[in-house]
Amino acid sequence: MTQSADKPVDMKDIVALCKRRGFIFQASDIYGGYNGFWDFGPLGTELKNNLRDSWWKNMVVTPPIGPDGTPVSIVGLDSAIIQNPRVWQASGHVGGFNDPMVDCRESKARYRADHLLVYTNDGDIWPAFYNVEDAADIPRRLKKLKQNEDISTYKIVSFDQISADDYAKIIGPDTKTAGTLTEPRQFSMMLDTFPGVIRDEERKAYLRPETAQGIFTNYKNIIDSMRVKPPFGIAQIGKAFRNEVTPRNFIFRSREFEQMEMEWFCPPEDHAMWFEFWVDQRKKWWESVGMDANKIFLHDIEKSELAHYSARTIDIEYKYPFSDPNFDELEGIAHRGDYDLSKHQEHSGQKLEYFDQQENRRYLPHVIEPAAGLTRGVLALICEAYTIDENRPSGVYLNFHPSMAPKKAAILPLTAKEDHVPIATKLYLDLREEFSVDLDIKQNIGKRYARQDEIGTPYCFTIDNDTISDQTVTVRERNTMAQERIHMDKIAEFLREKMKAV
RNA sequence: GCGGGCGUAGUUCAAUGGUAGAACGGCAGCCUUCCAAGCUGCAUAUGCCGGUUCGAUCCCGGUCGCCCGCUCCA
Repeated sequence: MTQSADKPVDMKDIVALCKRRGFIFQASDIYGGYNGFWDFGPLGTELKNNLRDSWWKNMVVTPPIGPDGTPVSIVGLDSAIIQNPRVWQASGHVGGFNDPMVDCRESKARYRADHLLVYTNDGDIWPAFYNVEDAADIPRRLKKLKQNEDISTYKIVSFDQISADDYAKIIGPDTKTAGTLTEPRQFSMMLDTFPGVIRDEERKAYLRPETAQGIFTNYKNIIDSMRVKPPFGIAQIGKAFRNEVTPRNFIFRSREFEQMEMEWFCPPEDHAMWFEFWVDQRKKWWESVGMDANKIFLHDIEKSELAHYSARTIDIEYKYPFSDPNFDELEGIAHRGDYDLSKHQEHSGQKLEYFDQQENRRYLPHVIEPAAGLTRGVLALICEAYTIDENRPSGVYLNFHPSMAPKKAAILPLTAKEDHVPIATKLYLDLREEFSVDLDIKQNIGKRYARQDEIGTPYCFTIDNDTISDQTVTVRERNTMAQERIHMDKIAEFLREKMKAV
C-alpha cells in the first residue's frame, strides 16, 4: 500500500467526491446554486452529527477533569437564532460592523466612508485623503493637484458628511481625476429578517452571527435554575449566519454555518489558568477525532488583529489543502473578559453580577470562549481523511476515525445467492440497533469494497459459505485491506472496541 | 465588491455554426466463494435568459455558479 503523502491533494477532487458520494451538495443545485450556501447529503449529515455528538459529549455529558482534579461543570443550551435586536446592539455586532464603504471607479480601491477625509474649500476641486501616515504627504499631493498647499485653508470633512451633489468635486486618494468615487454603501455582516407578517423597517431583526450571545443573555437564568456557580460553562451548538464578503473554499467560508461554542465563566483572577486549560483541552479533542497533530497549529493572535471584545485569542488552525503551506482557522479560544456581560448589563439594565456568598463579593465573571466551527470541522475531517492510494481500485479512500465515520461497517453477503443474504440481513438488523451500518447485496464484492472505501467505512463484514457452517465472517479492514475471520457473536464487541480507540 | 480564467451526463474528459461521444460511476439482469472481473441491456449532459443566424452547445450580451489573485473576514 502506498499512501502518497508527497502528492498534493486537490480540493477539486475532494469537492467532486463529496458530491459523488452524498456528503455535501451545492445548495439549490438545480437552480444553478447559491453562493455561500451548501447542503449536507445523507453521509455528510451523519459525519456532522458524529462530530457534533462527540463535542457535546466531551463538553456537557463527560466534561474534562479540571486542574484541581475534579470534573468541571458545563450545562447545555439551545437558544433562538433570532433574538431581540438590542442583543446585537449591545454585543457591538450591529453598530461596529455596519460601516459605509466608498469605492473608487478608477483605482478600484475601497475606503471606509467615515475614514475618508475630504479637504473642502470654496473651489470645486476637493482632494480626499485616506490613512495618511506622513503629514508632509498632504501638501505634496495638493501641490501635484495644483491646489493650495496650505492645509489651514481647507475645512476637513469626512466623506459620509458630504452632500451627494458635491461628489463630482472630489478627487479620490488614489486617482488624479475628480468624480470617481461612488456614494457610500452599507456593508453589513449581519443578515436581516423581518418577523411579523407585515414587512416594516421598524421590525428589522437579525439572524445571529454567533451562538455566544444566546449564552450570555441566558447566563442569569442558568445560574438561577441549574445550581451552577463560577467556574462553570454553558455549551451550545447551532447555526449562525454572516454576510461574508467573499464566500470561498467550499464550505470553509459560507454565509450559513454551524458553531459549537462554550462560554466558560470564571472568577476574574483565574482567567489565565482557564485560558491555558481550554486551549490544551480543545487541541486534544481535535486530535481525538482523528486530526493529525502535525497539521494543527496554535496561532496566538496579535493584539492589533483581535476582535473588539477579545483580550487574547488563540486560534486552533489546520492545514487545509487550500491553506497549504499555511493554516486556516478551525476553532478560536478567546478571552472575552467581562466585555459581553458588562455590555448586556448596561444595555438591558439587568444586574448580571454573580454574588459569591463564601467570599462575600460581587463580580462579573470573566469568560473564556472555545468556539469551534462544526462546518469547518467536517471539512477538516474530510480533508484529513482523504487518502490517495493508487494501489486500490477506488484510487482513494477516506481514512476517518471509526468514531467519526458515517457508516461504521458494511455487511456484505459474498454472493446474492439465497443462503448468504438471510444471514447478512439478520446481522445487519442486529448491528443497526447500536451502529450506523450498511447492508449491500448487489454487485460484485470488489465493487462494494471500493464503494465503502470511498465513503470511509472502516470495516466490512463478509458472509460466505464458511459462515453457514461455523458462524464466522471475514472482517476486511479499510486502511490495510487485510482480512481476518471473526465469529459473528464477537462483531458488536469488536466494533465497540474500535469506536473507542484513538 | 474588483480583475482574470472557466461552465458539455453523477464524475473526468471529447466533439461540432447543421442537432453531442467515451471512460468510470449508476440501474436492471446473468455470472461470480473476496477487491471496481466478464457479458447483455437501460437511463442520464451543452448552467440560465436573451441577441445574431435558415439553424447556436459553439459567436455576442446579460445573469448565475465555480476556480485564482485582490479586498474583506466580530
